[in-house]
Amino acid sequence: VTKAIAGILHVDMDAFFASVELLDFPEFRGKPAVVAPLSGRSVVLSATYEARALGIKGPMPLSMAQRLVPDVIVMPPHREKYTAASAKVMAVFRDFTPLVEPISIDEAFLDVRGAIRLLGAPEKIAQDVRAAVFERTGLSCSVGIGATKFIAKLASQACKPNGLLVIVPERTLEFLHPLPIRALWGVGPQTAKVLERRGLHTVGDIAETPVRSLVSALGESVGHHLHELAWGRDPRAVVPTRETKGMGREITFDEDVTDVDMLRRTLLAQSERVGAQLREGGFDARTIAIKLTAPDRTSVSRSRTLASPTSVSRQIYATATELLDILLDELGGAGRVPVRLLGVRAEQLVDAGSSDGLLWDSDEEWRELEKVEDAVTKKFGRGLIKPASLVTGPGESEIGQSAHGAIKGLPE
DNA sequence: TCTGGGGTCCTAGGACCC
DNA sequence: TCTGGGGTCCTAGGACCC
Repeated sequence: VTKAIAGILHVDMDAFFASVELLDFPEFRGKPAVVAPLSGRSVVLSATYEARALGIKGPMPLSMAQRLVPDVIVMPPHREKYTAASAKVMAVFRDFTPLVEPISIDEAFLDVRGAIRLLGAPEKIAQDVRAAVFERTGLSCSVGIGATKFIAKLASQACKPNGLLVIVPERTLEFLHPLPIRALWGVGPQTAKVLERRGLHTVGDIAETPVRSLVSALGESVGHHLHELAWGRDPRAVVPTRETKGMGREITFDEDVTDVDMLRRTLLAQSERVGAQLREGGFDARTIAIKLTAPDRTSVSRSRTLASPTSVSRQIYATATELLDILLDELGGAGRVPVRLLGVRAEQLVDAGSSDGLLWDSDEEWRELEKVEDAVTKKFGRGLIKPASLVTGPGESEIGQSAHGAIKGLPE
Protein backbone atom coordinates (compact mmCIF):
# COMPACT_ATOMS: atom_id res chain seq x y z
CA VAL A 1 0.00 0.00 0.00
CA THR A 2 1.46 3.29 -1.06
CA LYS A 3 1.12 6.35 1.09
CA ALA A 4 -1.92 8.38 0.15
CA ILE A 5 -1.08 11.43 -1.91
CA ALA A 6 -3.69 13.77 -3.30
CA GLY A 7 -2.41 13.23 -6.84
CA ILE A 8 -5.48 12.31 -8.86
CA LEU A 9 -7.01 15.18 -10.85
CA HIS A 10 -10.55 15.21 -12.14
CA VAL A 11 -10.94 17.80 -14.88
CA ASP A 12 -14.45 18.78 -15.83
CA MET A 13 -15.20 21.29 -18.57
CA ASP A 14 -17.64 24.03 -17.53
CA ALA A 15 -21.00 23.91 -19.37
CA PHE A 16 -19.11 22.25 -22.19
CA PHE A 17 -21.48 22.25 -25.18
CA ALA A 18 -22.80 25.71 -24.35
CA SER A 19 -19.28 27.10 -23.89
CA VAL A 20 -18.16 25.67 -27.23
CA GLU A 21 -21.15 27.31 -28.94
CA LEU A 22 -20.36 30.63 -27.29
CA LEU A 23 -16.97 30.61 -29.01
CA ASP A 24 -18.91 31.02 -32.26
CA PHE A 25 -21.67 33.21 -30.84
CA PRO A 26 -19.92 35.63 -28.47
CA GLU A 27 -22.95 37.92 -28.63
CA PHE A 28 -24.77 35.44 -26.34
CA ARG A 29 -22.12 35.61 -23.64
CA GLY A 30 -23.47 36.55 -20.23
CA LYS A 31 -27.01 35.60 -21.23
CA PRO A 32 -29.15 32.62 -20.30
CA ALA A 33 -28.61 30.17 -23.16
CA VAL A 34 -28.95 26.45 -23.68
CA VAL A 35 -27.90 23.87 -26.23
CA ALA A 36 -30.86 21.74 -27.30
CA PRO A 37 -32.15 20.22 -30.51
CA LEU A 38 -35.23 21.94 -31.90
CA SER A 39 -37.26 18.74 -32.10
CA GLY A 40 -40.47 17.95 -30.27
CA ARG A 41 -39.13 15.89 -27.37
CA SER A 42 -35.87 17.67 -26.98
CA VAL A 43 -34.04 18.07 -23.68
CA VAL A 44 -31.46 20.62 -22.59
CA LEU A 45 -28.00 19.18 -23.28
CA SER A 46 -26.07 22.01 -21.72
CA ALA A 47 -26.92 25.32 -20.07
CA THR A 48 -24.83 28.40 -19.38
CA TYR A 49 -24.42 29.34 -15.74
CA GLU A 50 -26.68 32.34 -16.35
CA ALA A 51 -29.41 29.89 -17.41
CA ARG A 52 -28.71 27.63 -14.42
CA ALA A 53 -29.12 30.60 -12.10
CA LEU A 54 -32.68 30.89 -13.40
CA GLY A 55 -33.48 27.26 -12.63
CA ILE A 56 -32.59 25.55 -15.89
CA LYS A 57 -30.54 22.45 -15.44
CA GLY A 58 -29.46 19.02 -16.57
CA PRO A 59 -31.53 17.05 -19.04
CA MET A 60 -34.65 19.13 -18.53
CA PRO A 61 -37.20 19.10 -21.36
CA LEU A 62 -36.65 22.13 -23.55
CA SER A 63 -40.32 23.05 -23.28
CA MET A 64 -39.96 23.26 -19.53
CA ALA A 65 -36.85 25.41 -19.78
CA GLN A 66 -38.67 27.77 -22.12
CA ARG A 67 -41.59 28.04 -19.76
CA LEU A 68 -39.17 28.87 -16.97
CA VAL A 69 -37.21 31.42 -18.99
CA PRO A 70 -39.30 32.50 -21.99
CA ASP A 71 -36.49 34.45 -23.65
CA VAL A 72 -33.81 31.80 -23.15
CA ILE A 73 -31.48 31.54 -26.15
CA VAL A 74 -31.63 28.09 -27.77
CA MET A 75 -28.53 26.98 -29.67
CA PRO A 76 -28.85 23.80 -31.74
CA PRO A 77 -26.12 21.24 -31.08
CA HIS A 78 -23.10 20.62 -33.31
CA ARG A 79 -21.57 17.32 -32.24
CA GLU A 80 -18.53 17.63 -34.51
CA LYS A 81 -17.50 20.84 -32.77
CA TYR A 82 -17.70 19.18 -29.36
CA THR A 83 -15.75 16.15 -30.54
CA ALA A 84 -13.04 18.38 -31.96
CA ALA A 85 -12.85 20.55 -28.83
CA SER A 86 -12.74 17.42 -26.70
CA ALA A 87 -9.82 16.02 -28.67
CA LYS A 88 -7.91 19.27 -28.18
CA VAL A 89 -8.56 19.30 -24.47
CA MET A 90 -7.56 15.65 -24.01
CA ALA A 91 -4.36 16.37 -25.94
CA VAL A 92 -3.56 19.17 -23.50
CA PHE A 93 -4.00 16.73 -20.61
CA ARG A 94 -1.58 14.29 -22.21
CA ASP A 95 1.07 16.98 -22.26
CA PHE A 96 1.11 16.68 -18.47
CA THR A 97 0.83 12.92 -17.93
CA PRO A 98 0.27 9.82 -20.04
CA LEU A 99 -2.15 8.57 -17.38
CA VAL A 100 -5.25 10.29 -18.75
CA GLU A 101 -8.59 8.49 -18.55
CA PRO A 102 -11.37 10.25 -20.47
CA ILE A 103 -14.68 9.36 -18.87
CA SER A 104 -16.93 11.33 -21.15
CA ILE A 105 -16.61 13.90 -23.88
CA ASP A 106 -15.88 16.65 -21.36
CA GLU A 107 -14.26 14.96 -18.36
CA ALA A 108 -11.11 13.07 -17.57
CA PHE A 109 -9.05 11.75 -14.70
CA LEU A 110 -5.33 12.51 -14.64
CA ASP A 111 -2.92 10.61 -12.41
CA VAL A 112 -0.10 13.11 -11.88
CA ARG A 113 1.67 11.38 -8.98
CA GLY A 114 4.54 10.46 -11.25
CA ALA A 115 4.89 13.99 -12.60
CA ILE A 116 5.35 15.83 -9.32
CA ARG A 117 9.15 15.97 -9.38
CA LEU A 118 9.12 17.23 -12.94
CA LEU A 119 6.14 19.57 -12.96
CA GLY A 120 5.51 20.51 -9.36
CA ALA A 121 2.78 19.83 -6.80
CA PRO A 122 -0.59 18.57 -8.06
CA GLU A 123 -2.15 21.93 -7.31
CA LYS A 124 0.44 23.68 -9.44
CA ILE A 125 -0.07 21.12 -12.22
CA ALA A 126 -3.82 21.68 -12.04
CA GLN A 127 -3.40 25.44 -12.42
CA ASP A 128 -1.11 24.88 -15.40
CA VAL A 129 -3.64 22.48 -16.96
CA ARG A 130 -6.41 25.04 -16.54
CA ALA A 131 -4.29 27.78 -18.08
CA ALA A 132 -3.23 25.57 -21.01
CA VAL A 133 -6.79 24.48 -21.71
CA PHE A 134 -7.96 28.07 -21.76
CA GLU A 135 -5.07 29.22 -23.88
CA ARG A 136 -5.56 26.55 -26.52
CA THR A 137 -9.35 26.40 -26.63
CA GLY A 138 -10.79 29.48 -24.95
CA LEU A 139 -12.73 27.17 -22.64
CA SER A 140 -12.75 27.06 -18.87
CA CYS A 141 -12.68 23.98 -16.70
CA SER A 142 -12.73 22.99 -13.07
CA VAL A 143 -10.25 20.67 -11.43
CA GLY A 144 -10.72 18.60 -8.32
CA ILE A 145 -7.77 16.94 -6.64
CA GLY A 146 -7.85 14.02 -4.24
CA ALA A 147 -6.15 10.80 -3.28
CA THR A 148 -8.76 8.78 -5.21
CA LYS A 149 -10.81 9.19 -8.35
CA PHE A 150 -14.02 9.50 -6.44
CA ILE A 151 -12.77 12.23 -4.13
CA ALA A 152 -11.22 14.12 -7.05
CA LYS A 153 -14.55 14.02 -8.84
CA LEU A 154 -16.47 15.29 -5.84
CA ALA A 155 -13.90 18.07 -5.47
CA SER A 156 -14.39 19.26 -9.04
CA GLN A 157 -18.18 19.27 -8.58
CA ALA A 158 -17.73 21.35 -5.45
CA CYS A 159 -15.62 24.06 -7.09
CA LYS A 160 -17.50 24.53 -10.38
CA PRO A 161 -17.36 26.65 -12.43
CA ASN A 162 -13.83 27.72 -13.23
CA GLY A 163 -12.47 26.46 -9.93
CA LEU A 164 -9.77 24.39 -8.31
CA LEU A 165 -10.09 22.40 -5.10
CA VAL A 166 -7.70 20.08 -3.30
CA ILE A 167 -9.02 17.61 -0.76
CA VAL A 168 -6.05 16.49 1.30
CA PRO A 169 -6.22 12.91 2.62
CA GLU A 170 -6.44 13.98 6.28
CA ARG A 171 -9.57 15.99 5.62
CA THR A 172 -11.32 13.63 3.24
CA LEU A 173 -13.95 12.33 5.66
CA GLU A 174 -14.66 15.80 6.97
CA PHE A 175 -15.44 16.82 3.38
CA LEU A 176 -17.24 13.62 2.47
CA HIS A 177 -19.56 12.74 5.33
CA PRO A 178 -21.91 15.75 5.32
CA LEU A 179 -22.68 15.31 1.60
CA PRO A 180 -26.10 13.95 0.55
CA ILE A 181 -26.19 10.29 -0.53
CA ARG A 182 -26.84 11.34 -4.12
CA ALA A 183 -23.26 12.60 -4.20
CA LEU A 184 -22.04 9.01 -4.12
CA TRP A 185 -21.09 7.71 -7.52
CA GLY A 186 -23.61 4.98 -8.20
CA VAL A 187 -26.50 6.38 -6.18
CA GLY A 188 -29.22 7.44 -8.59
CA PRO A 189 -32.92 8.10 -8.03
CA GLN A 190 -33.82 4.46 -7.31
CA THR A 191 -31.00 3.67 -4.92
CA ALA A 192 -31.54 7.00 -3.18
CA LYS A 193 -35.18 6.06 -2.61
CA VAL A 194 -34.20 2.73 -1.07
CA LEU A 195 -31.65 4.38 1.21
CA GLU A 196 -33.89 7.27 2.24
CA ARG A 197 -36.57 4.77 3.21
CA ARG A 198 -34.06 3.31 5.63
CA GLY A 199 -33.39 6.71 7.11
CA LEU A 200 -30.02 7.23 5.42
CA HIS A 201 -29.56 10.75 4.12
CA THR A 202 -25.88 11.60 4.16
CA VAL A 203 -22.69 9.85 3.13
CA GLY A 204 -21.83 9.71 6.82
CA ASP A 205 -25.05 7.74 7.43
CA ILE A 206 -23.92 5.19 4.85
CA ALA A 207 -20.51 4.94 6.46
CA GLU A 208 -22.12 4.15 9.82
CA THR A 209 -24.36 1.46 8.36
CA PRO A 210 -23.06 -2.13 8.55
CA VAL A 211 -22.04 -3.45 5.13
CA ARG A 212 -24.30 -6.48 5.42
CA SER A 213 -27.42 -4.36 5.68
CA LEU A 214 -26.35 -2.29 2.67
CA VAL A 215 -25.73 -5.52 0.77
CA SER A 216 -29.11 -6.93 1.67
CA ALA A 217 -30.81 -3.72 0.54
CA LEU A 218 -28.83 -3.07 -2.64
CA GLY A 219 -27.11 -6.28 -3.65
CA GLU A 220 -23.60 -7.58 -3.29
CA SER A 221 -21.82 -5.25 -5.63
CA VAL A 222 -23.50 -1.90 -5.03
CA GLY A 223 -23.71 -2.45 -1.26
CA HIS A 224 -20.00 -3.06 -0.84
CA HIS A 225 -19.02 -0.39 -3.28
CA LEU A 226 -21.04 2.34 -1.58
CA HIS A 227 -19.74 1.45 1.85
CA GLU A 228 -16.17 1.72 0.61
CA LEU A 229 -16.81 5.04 -1.12
CA ALA A 230 -18.44 6.38 2.04
CA TRP A 231 -15.12 5.87 3.83
CA GLY A 232 -13.22 7.55 1.02
CA ARG A 233 -11.82 4.25 -0.19
CA ASP A 234 -11.66 3.79 -3.95
CA PRO A 235 -8.95 1.50 -5.30
CA ARG A 236 -9.76 2.11 -8.96
CA ALA A 237 -6.71 3.15 -10.93
CA VAL A 238 -6.63 5.72 -13.70
CA VAL A 239 -6.70 3.60 -16.86
CA PRO A 240 -5.72 5.36 -20.08
CA THR A 241 -7.31 2.84 -22.45
CA ARG A 242 -10.47 0.86 -22.08
CA GLU A 243 -11.90 -1.62 -24.51
CA THR A 244 -15.16 -0.80 -26.26
CA LYS A 245 -17.96 -3.07 -25.13
CA GLY A 246 -20.63 -2.10 -27.60
CA MET A 247 -21.97 0.62 -29.83
CA GLY A 248 -25.45 1.61 -30.84
CA ARG A 249 -27.86 4.16 -32.24
CA GLU A 250 -31.28 5.01 -30.95
CA ILE A 251 -33.91 7.63 -31.60
CA THR A 252 -36.95 8.93 -29.81
CA PHE A 253 -39.54 9.84 -32.42
CA ASP A 254 -41.19 13.25 -32.26
CA GLU A 255 -44.48 11.37 -32.27
CA ASP A 256 -45.05 7.72 -31.47
CA VAL A 257 -44.75 5.55 -34.56
CA THR A 258 -46.86 2.50 -35.36
CA ASP A 259 -46.03 2.22 -39.05
CA VAL A 260 -43.83 -0.83 -39.56
CA ASP A 261 -42.16 0.53 -42.70
CA MET A 262 -41.14 3.61 -40.79
CA LEU A 263 -39.72 1.43 -38.03
CA ARG A 264 -37.79 -0.68 -40.53
CA ARG A 265 -36.49 2.34 -42.32
CA THR A 266 -35.24 3.64 -39.00
CA LEU A 267 -33.52 0.36 -38.20
CA LEU A 268 -31.88 0.37 -41.61
CA ALA A 269 -30.45 3.86 -41.19
CA GLN A 270 -29.29 3.00 -37.67
CA SER A 271 -27.75 -0.27 -38.86
CA GLU A 272 -25.82 1.68 -41.48
CA ARG A 273 -24.38 3.92 -38.80
CA VAL A 274 -23.57 1.12 -36.40
CA GLY A 275 -21.93 -0.91 -39.17
CA ALA A 276 -19.82 2.07 -40.24
CA GLN A 277 -18.77 2.68 -36.64
CA LEU A 278 -17.81 -0.98 -36.22
CA ARG A 279 -15.71 -0.92 -39.37
CA GLU A 280 -14.10 2.34 -38.32
CA GLY A 281 -13.07 0.78 -35.03
CA GLY A 282 -11.98 -2.47 -36.66
CA PHE A 283 -14.64 -4.49 -34.85
CA ASP A 284 -17.09 -7.23 -35.66
CA ALA A 285 -20.10 -7.76 -33.43
CA ARG A 286 -21.16 -11.16 -32.16
CA THR A 287 -24.51 -9.97 -30.84
CA ILE A 288 -27.11 -7.62 -32.31
CA ALA A 289 -29.80 -6.15 -30.06
CA ILE A 290 -32.78 -3.91 -30.58
CA LYS A 291 -34.52 -1.80 -27.99
CA LEU A 292 -37.99 -0.39 -28.16
CA THR A 293 -39.87 1.78 -25.71
CA ALA A 294 -43.60 2.25 -25.43
CA PRO A 295 -45.37 5.60 -25.04
CA ASP A 296 -45.34 5.06 -21.26
CA ARG A 297 -41.53 4.75 -21.50
CA THR A 298 -41.34 1.12 -20.46
CA SER A 299 -38.78 -0.59 -22.61
CA VAL A 300 -38.17 -4.04 -24.01
CA SER A 301 -35.17 -5.44 -25.79
CA ARG A 302 -34.39 -8.50 -27.86
CA SER A 303 -30.99 -9.73 -28.87
CA ARG A 304 -29.46 -12.46 -30.95
CA THR A 305 -25.96 -13.86 -31.01
CA LEU A 306 -24.86 -14.58 -34.55
CA ALA A 307 -23.20 -17.71 -35.86
CA SER A 308 -20.37 -15.51 -37.10
CA PRO A 309 -19.59 -11.93 -36.05
CA THR A 310 -20.24 -9.15 -38.53
CA SER A 311 -19.79 -5.47 -39.28
CA VAL A 312 -21.86 -5.60 -42.45
CA SER A 313 -24.63 -3.06 -42.15
CA ARG A 314 -27.13 -5.14 -44.02
CA GLN A 315 -26.51 -8.16 -41.85
CA ILE A 316 -27.05 -6.00 -38.80
CA TYR A 317 -30.22 -4.70 -40.40
CA ALA A 318 -31.42 -8.20 -41.32
CA THR A 319 -31.01 -9.34 -37.71
CA ALA A 320 -32.52 -6.19 -36.27
CA THR A 321 -35.58 -6.33 -38.46
CA GLU A 322 -36.17 -10.00 -37.64
CA LEU A 323 -35.99 -9.17 -33.96
CA LEU A 324 -38.41 -6.30 -34.56
CA ASP A 325 -40.91 -8.61 -36.25
CA ILE A 326 -40.72 -11.07 -33.37
CA LEU A 327 -41.13 -8.33 -30.81
CA LEU A 328 -44.05 -6.64 -32.57
CA ASP A 329 -45.81 -10.01 -32.79
CA GLU A 330 -45.37 -10.50 -29.07
CA LEU A 331 -46.59 -7.01 -28.29
CA GLY A 332 -49.84 -7.12 -30.22
CA GLY A 333 -49.08 -7.38 -33.90
CA ALA A 334 -47.33 -5.32 -36.56
CA GLY A 335 -48.99 -1.95 -37.10
CA ARG A 336 -50.69 -2.01 -33.71
CA VAL A 337 -47.80 -1.17 -31.41
CA PRO A 338 -47.03 2.51 -30.84
CA VAL A 339 -43.29 3.02 -30.50
CA ARG A 340 -41.68 5.96 -28.77
CA LEU A 341 -38.04 4.97 -29.11
CA LEU A 342 -36.27 2.48 -31.32
CA GLY A 343 -32.60 1.54 -31.35
CA VAL A 344 -29.99 -0.97 -32.50
CA ARG A 345 -26.87 -2.02 -30.63
CA ALA A 346 -23.86 -4.12 -31.55
CA GLU A 347 -22.45 -6.05 -28.60
CA GLN A 348 -19.76 -8.59 -27.78
CA LEU A 349 -17.26 -6.97 -30.06
CA VAL A 350 -14.32 -8.90 -31.43
CA ASP A 351 -11.44 -7.71 -33.61
CA ALA A 352 -12.43 -7.71 -37.26
CA GLY A 353 -10.48 -10.23 -39.24
CA SER A 354 -10.53 -12.70 -36.40
CA SER A 355 -13.82 -13.86 -37.84
CA ASP A 356 -15.02 -15.05 -41.22
CA GLY A 357 -18.20 -13.02 -41.50
CA LEU A 358 -20.02 -12.73 -44.81
CA LEU A 359 -18.93 -9.85 -46.96
CA TRP A 360 -21.76 -9.77 -49.42
CA ASP A 361 -25.47 -9.92 -48.99
CA SER A 362 -27.71 -12.67 -50.24
CA ASP A 363 -30.24 -12.15 -53.02
CA GLU A 364 -32.89 -12.67 -50.41
CA GLU A 365 -31.65 -9.71 -48.38
CA TRP A 366 -31.52 -7.58 -51.48
CA ARG A 367 -35.12 -8.36 -52.30
CA GLU A 368 -36.14 -7.61 -48.73
CA LEU A 369 -34.39 -4.27 -48.94
CA GLU A 370 -36.04 -3.45 -52.22
CA LYS A 371 -39.46 -4.16 -50.78
CA VAL A 372 -38.85 -1.86 -47.85
CA GLU A 373 -37.44 0.84 -50.07
CA ASP A 374 -40.45 0.69 -52.38
CA ALA A 375 -42.92 0.81 -49.55
CA VAL A 376 -41.17 3.68 -47.86
CA THR A 377 -40.74 5.69 -51.02
CA LYS A 378 -44.44 5.35 -51.74
CA LYS A 379 -45.40 6.34 -48.25
CA PHE A 380 -42.96 9.14 -47.55
CA GLY A 381 -41.98 10.26 -51.00
CA ARG A 382 -38.31 9.78 -50.33
CA GLY A 383 -35.73 7.08 -50.03
CA LEU A 384 -34.57 5.02 -47.13
CA ILE A 385 -31.52 6.85 -46.04
CA LYS A 386 -30.87 10.52 -45.85
CA PRO A 387 -27.57 11.54 -47.44
CA ALA A 388 -26.27 12.60 -44.02
CA SER A 389 -26.34 9.04 -42.82
CA LEU A 390 -24.15 7.81 -45.62
CA VAL A 391 -20.93 8.37 -43.77
CA THR A 392 -17.89 7.97 -45.91
CA GLY A 393 -14.32 8.03 -44.80
CA PRO A 394 -11.80 5.57 -43.45
CA GLY A 395 -14.46 3.43 -41.84
CA GLU A 396 -16.42 3.02 -45.00
CA SER A 397 -14.97 0.02 -46.74
CA GLU A 398 -16.11 -1.43 -50.03
CA ILE A 399 -18.92 -2.95 -48.02
CA GLY A 400 -20.29 0.41 -47.01
CA GLN A 401 -19.98 1.62 -50.54
CA SER A 402 -21.84 -1.36 -51.82
CA ALA A 403 -24.63 -0.48 -49.44
CA HIS A 404 -24.41 3.08 -50.70
CA GLY A 405 -24.68 1.94 -54.29
CA ALA A 406 -27.48 -0.44 -53.52
CA ILE A 407 -29.55 2.20 -51.89
CA LYS A 408 -28.85 4.95 -54.36
CA GLY A 409 -29.58 2.60 -57.19
CA LEU A 410 -33.02 1.70 -55.90
CA PRO A 411 -35.54 1.48 -57.37
CA GLU A 412 -34.54 1.72 -61.01
C1' DT B 1 -45.70 19.92 -24.98
C1' DC B 2 -42.67 16.01 -18.59
C1' DT B 3 -37.83 13.59 -19.83
C1' DG B 4 -32.24 12.41 -25.28
C1' DG B 5 -28.59 9.56 -26.77
C1' DG B 6 -24.30 7.60 -25.94
C1' DG B 7 -22.53 4.29 -23.01
C1' DT B 8 -21.20 0.84 -18.62
C1' DC B 9 -22.14 -2.50 -15.14
C1' DC B 10 -24.97 -5.79 -12.41
C1' DT B 11 -28.42 -9.47 -11.63
C1' DA B 12 -30.93 -13.51 -12.45
C1' DG B 13 -32.69 -17.58 -14.70
C1' DG B 14 -32.11 -21.30 -17.97
C1' DA B 15 -29.19 -24.23 -20.86
C1' DC B 16 -25.33 -26.88 -21.07
C1' DC B 17 -21.00 -29.03 -19.66
C1' DC B 18 -17.99 -31.40 -16.47
C1' DT C 1 -31.64 -45.34 -12.07
C1' DC C 2 -30.44 -41.41 -9.06
C1' DT C 3 -27.55 -37.59 -7.68
C1' DG C 4 -24.52 -32.10 -6.41
C1' DG C 5 -22.24 -28.16 -7.46
C1' DG C 6 -19.51 -25.03 -10.16
C1' DG C 7 -18.49 -22.58 -14.41
C1' DT C 8 -19.79 -20.37 -18.67
C1' DC C 9 -22.80 -18.64 -22.15
C1' DC C 10 -27.05 -16.47 -23.57
C1' DT C 11 -30.94 -13.46 -22.86
C1' DA C 12 -33.71 -9.77 -20.65
C1' DG C 13 -34.17 -6.14 -17.68
C1' DG C 14 -32.74 -2.42 -14.75
C1' DA C 15 -29.83 1.22 -12.62
C1' DC C 16 -26.56 4.54 -13.36
C1' DC C 17 -23.30 8.03 -15.54
C1' DC C 18 -22.59 12.32 -18.44
